[in-house]
Amino acid sequence: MAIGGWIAMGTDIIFNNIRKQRFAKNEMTQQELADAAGCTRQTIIALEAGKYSPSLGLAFRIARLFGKNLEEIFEYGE
Amino acid sequence: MAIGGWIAMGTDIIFNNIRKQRFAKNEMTQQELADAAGCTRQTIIALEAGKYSPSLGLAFRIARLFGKNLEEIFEYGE
DNA sequence: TTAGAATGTATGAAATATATTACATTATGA
DNA sequence: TCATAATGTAATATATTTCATACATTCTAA
Repeated sequence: MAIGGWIAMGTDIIFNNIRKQRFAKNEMTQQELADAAGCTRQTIIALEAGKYSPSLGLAFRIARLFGKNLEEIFEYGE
Repeated sequence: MAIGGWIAMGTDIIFNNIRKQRFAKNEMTQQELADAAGCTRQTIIALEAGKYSPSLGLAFRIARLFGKNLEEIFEYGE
């Protein structure tokens, strides 16, 4: 169940502000972000929509790309 | 390709010090850690052995359990 | 020294993440 | 307004993570 970036995966509740960062960062396009992160646009769409949470590797790549720590992009609830 | 906790997943290189933390933390057993983290002992074994890197949710649960930030347990190379 | 606990290894199934492709909708600039 | 870029949605295929189970090995306490 996903509501505005927050996503409940099993018992986990993980939030990401990828979309926000994407606009803060040069109004980067989904495709550009996907290319830079080494994944497809579909994956970015799914992550922004909170369809699922990324693998640890992809999470790190996205965070690094924005020049942030992983926990600045992905927040864990409880 | 995994060498002592370091694991190369595709282009990613991710290290974890789960085993070290497990001993620092009450000499916790693999089974106890698995129960506390909500996964199976097989998963803990695989993570300690560097067979693959965990999902973001499991990574957060393990880190929280040790009272650490995710990046204190999982390190991203490059 | 021996029983039980902790750990290691292996295999296959299930669940989840990601890729691929295609097409629909919305925004935007000329 | 119209062409194009950006975004959304959907379906299927592939890859990766996790579970489940079983059995082997090593360590440790009695």
